[in-house]
Amino acid sequence: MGHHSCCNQQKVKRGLWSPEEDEKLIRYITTHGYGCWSEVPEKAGLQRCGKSCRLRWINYLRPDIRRGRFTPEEERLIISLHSVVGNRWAHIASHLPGRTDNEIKNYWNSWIKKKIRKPSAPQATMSTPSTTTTSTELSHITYASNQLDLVNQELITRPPAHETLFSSSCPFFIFEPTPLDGVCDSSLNNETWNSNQHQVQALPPSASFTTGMNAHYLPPLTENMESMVPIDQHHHHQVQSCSMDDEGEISLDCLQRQELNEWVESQHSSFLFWDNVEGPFSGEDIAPASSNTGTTLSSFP
DNA sequence: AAATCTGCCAACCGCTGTACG
DNA sequence: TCGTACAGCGGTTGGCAGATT
Repeated sequence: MGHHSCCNQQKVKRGLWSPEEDEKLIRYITTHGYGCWSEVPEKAGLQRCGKSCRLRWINYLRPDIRRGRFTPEEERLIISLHSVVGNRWAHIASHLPGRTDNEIKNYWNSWIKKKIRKPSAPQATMSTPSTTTTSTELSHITYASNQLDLVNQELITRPPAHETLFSSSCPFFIFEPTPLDGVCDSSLNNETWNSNQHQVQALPPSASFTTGMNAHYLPPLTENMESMVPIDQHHHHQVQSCSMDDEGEISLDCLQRQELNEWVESQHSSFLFWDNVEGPFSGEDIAPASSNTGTTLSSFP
């Protein structure tokens, strides 16, 4: 068992927080702010360890906390992000304002348990992403989860561009520098987003090329890489419109984004868009489709 | 109505990374 | 360079409440 170093004080209370304790902590934090959590219990008059205070504040008491059931949009975002980053709850939570990693973790664990209980979910393998896989959410998630380890490994170890792709039932977007316009540093880690069933792969803002991007589109349920279709076959102007400056910022105007979204939507009844971005934007600004507000996805470390 | 089961979720535990002396 | 303190993170636990038997 063993106590955490911060909890060696005698008479440290554990377990559920009482309303009185909450009140003490809120009063202290709102008047003094939080600097050193280890000092908080004593100064706030609480028989708790600093760690417990911190957790209570972060997960429950802070004013911007959002409670209640997850919306379908939040749920979709969680599923999408989890299929890419796995159990990195804090990272997932950073894309859901007001939600905590703990809450998302709890939600996922109870949710996934429920889904796993469903019988006869086929276990798709990496090498043979079956086109006969059922269309249930579970099969999709199971498949995505199976992908995860390999995906994470590949993102770290393999060179960018086409080689990093994995077979997917999701459509892909890949942005890459054109050979003519710049040099792609093959040591770069590509970054992958999964937003509302779209896998989005983009070079990070630090990419060492100057101008010009090719956008490729990988349709869902691809059997192999050959099925990747350059997006310019459909929307030539979109390729022309993409550019990246010396700072690694990609330029793409709103009209073209809108057209691209419409095209994707027409193809797959779902869409991708870049939201809250005016003028130049970086890889950090690629956002999932979610209502009108748009949650900005930041890059993964 | 009582006992048991089940799921949820707040809180804890232990580990890692970082800052600092 | 090492040790310590601390924040942050993900895994796990335990208690509660509702559902089921």
